[in-house]
Amino acid sequence: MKKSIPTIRDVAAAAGVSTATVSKYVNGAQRFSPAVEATIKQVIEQLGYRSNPLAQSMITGRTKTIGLSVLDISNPHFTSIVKGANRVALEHGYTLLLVDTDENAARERALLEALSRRVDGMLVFSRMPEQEMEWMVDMQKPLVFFGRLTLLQLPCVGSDDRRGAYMITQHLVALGHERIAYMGFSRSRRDEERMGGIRECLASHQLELTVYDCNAPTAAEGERLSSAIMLGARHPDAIICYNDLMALGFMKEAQTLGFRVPDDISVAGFDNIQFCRYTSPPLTSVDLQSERMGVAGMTKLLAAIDGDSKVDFTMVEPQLVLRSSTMRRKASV
Amino acid sequence: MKKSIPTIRDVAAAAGVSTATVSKYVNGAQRFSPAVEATIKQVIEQLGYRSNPLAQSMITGRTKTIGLSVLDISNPHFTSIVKGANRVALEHGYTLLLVDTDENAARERALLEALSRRVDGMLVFSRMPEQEMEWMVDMQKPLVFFGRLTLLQLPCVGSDDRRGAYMITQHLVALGHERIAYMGFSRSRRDEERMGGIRECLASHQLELTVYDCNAPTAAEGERLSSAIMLGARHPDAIICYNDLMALGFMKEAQTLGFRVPDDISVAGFDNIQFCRYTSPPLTSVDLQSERMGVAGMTKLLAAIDGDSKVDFTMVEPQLVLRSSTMRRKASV
DNA sequence: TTGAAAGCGCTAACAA
DNA sequence: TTGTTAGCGCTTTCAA
Repeated sequence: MKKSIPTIRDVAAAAGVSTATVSKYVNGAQRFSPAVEATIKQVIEQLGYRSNPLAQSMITGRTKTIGLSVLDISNPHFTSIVKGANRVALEHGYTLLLVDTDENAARERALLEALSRRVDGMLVFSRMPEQEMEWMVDMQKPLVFFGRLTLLQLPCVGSDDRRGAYMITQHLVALGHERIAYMGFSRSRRDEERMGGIRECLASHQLELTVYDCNAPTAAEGERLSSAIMLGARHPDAIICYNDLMALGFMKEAQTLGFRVPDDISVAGFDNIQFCRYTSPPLTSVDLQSERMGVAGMTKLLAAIDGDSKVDFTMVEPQLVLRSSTMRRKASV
Repeated sequence: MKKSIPTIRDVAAAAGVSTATVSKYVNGAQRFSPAVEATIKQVIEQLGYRSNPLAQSMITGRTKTIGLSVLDISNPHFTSIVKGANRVALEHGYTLLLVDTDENAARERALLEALSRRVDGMLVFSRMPEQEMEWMVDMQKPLVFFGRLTLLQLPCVGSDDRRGAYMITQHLVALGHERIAYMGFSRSRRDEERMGGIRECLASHQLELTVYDCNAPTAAEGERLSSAIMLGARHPDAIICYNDLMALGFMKEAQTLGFRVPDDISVAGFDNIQFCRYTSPPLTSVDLQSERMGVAGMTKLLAAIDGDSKVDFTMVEPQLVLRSSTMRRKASV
């Protein structure tokens, strides 16, 4: 026989007080006479009473839940963000409602709009063009966006992708590379910034950039493009990939094709996922501080929920992590 | 000026019908005269009305949310499970409430008990000893446990770890290995099964097993133990690690120490995370079908929520994935 | 086919 | 210090 879950009324009745008293006691909103507190405490324990968070939420309008929407949880970059965000949330008594949009733009809006009614605020990643995102502002919920927005009035958290890209490019140029390629992912809004940073740096050195484009930011795509890039007339002597996953795939396939990394080609990625350390050679990467971004995003969101909302951009500085997938070129010819 | 969110009453008033009518219409619970349906539809659109899921949940007792508790979301094994579970959930209109217990047993119970009130069912991983888990049965919520339980009456989903372990061991023995080591993680309940499978196989070949134990199932731990294992008097000629992360760490450090994999030592792990493919050499692994486990778990849970609960164990068959981190030994002296 | 009314479990004025 | 009361937004009998 399933014993039904005790309500606040059961407690009030058993303790001989009103539900209001129990409510205030449970929420620590007020002190009562020792006698009353003692009996309530005892009855609660005996009945195993726990307040119903749904009923609570309906009245207070607070759910103690944060919606977090990512593009693909199996990408370690997002995983780290979730990790960071989750830690902060937990510390403040919040739980994450996770949405993995799976790079599926069609469902995104419906998913997020539904989500918005069940949470106190949301953290979102999206590949939607900014013009199509106005509804995000209209949802009457605090929202922090990961990335950089120009049109929309939304608080954002992001990394300085352009700067990171400039840094890695500068590094490659300094090492003596002259034929640099970029394996991008043009569907991402960050792709532009990264490519911009690379271009800017190369321009200042009078160098050209060859660009390839992926259909998805995955290792499989990196592998797929590898042969086309390496088996052309004159392959690049360095390649920067949109992310580490792509770099991993590219590097593996290039090696399979018989090229040596970094001797034949230097390879670098973005994100500095933990697996960069475990390839041979280990992968040079621009650390975008994923976990820190998650922390920053959640911190900002919680602040907004508590009332001090700033519609600004929080920048997390990238850091270049050099490993042996990039190396100095001999002076050519 | 923030326009306040329209309620069912606003719709009813504007459409000149009762709230009951609107409710039934919205939920498709009943048909009404075309005239009424048309006006309601129009008013809803005009007001932008969406029903409040919290209020709805409070009455119906259904939240359309599933709680999923994992030990560490940054472990790709769990990520894959989340991925699989999420896909099924989404298809059925459910969203995931994620809890990352972060290998932190202390908070676990409180976290899960709180969670249980906000969801329709839960999927849980835990390292708790089974005797301390009775409260899970008492939470009046459908729950599916990942792993194999012997005492508790709880539906479970898991892989045949013992069998997987036997398979990889058999493979290593067939390749001619004689000094096999196991880098385990004794705090996991699956460790025992894996070690059991290894032992069983080795025993049938009159071979011994050397066991090392990690403090955490991470790459860092694999790295840490590597030197102690490899720099002893006579290092093993093959090592099976509790999971791929540990194997990755072990392999990298062993290589740093100057050992060749697989020439000096064969290495294998469990989980077959995607990164097994991108190391050098690629890592042999027992594929525990993480994503499929997530799918199976969620499917089972949804069935339980819909009433047909079976307290049984759903087994997902493991599959050995051979890569070049394991290789044949020359006939030894 | 439609509506009135009684809650779901809880909180928050306001009274006492 | 404690209780009364009126809802939150919705669903669900039951009656019309």
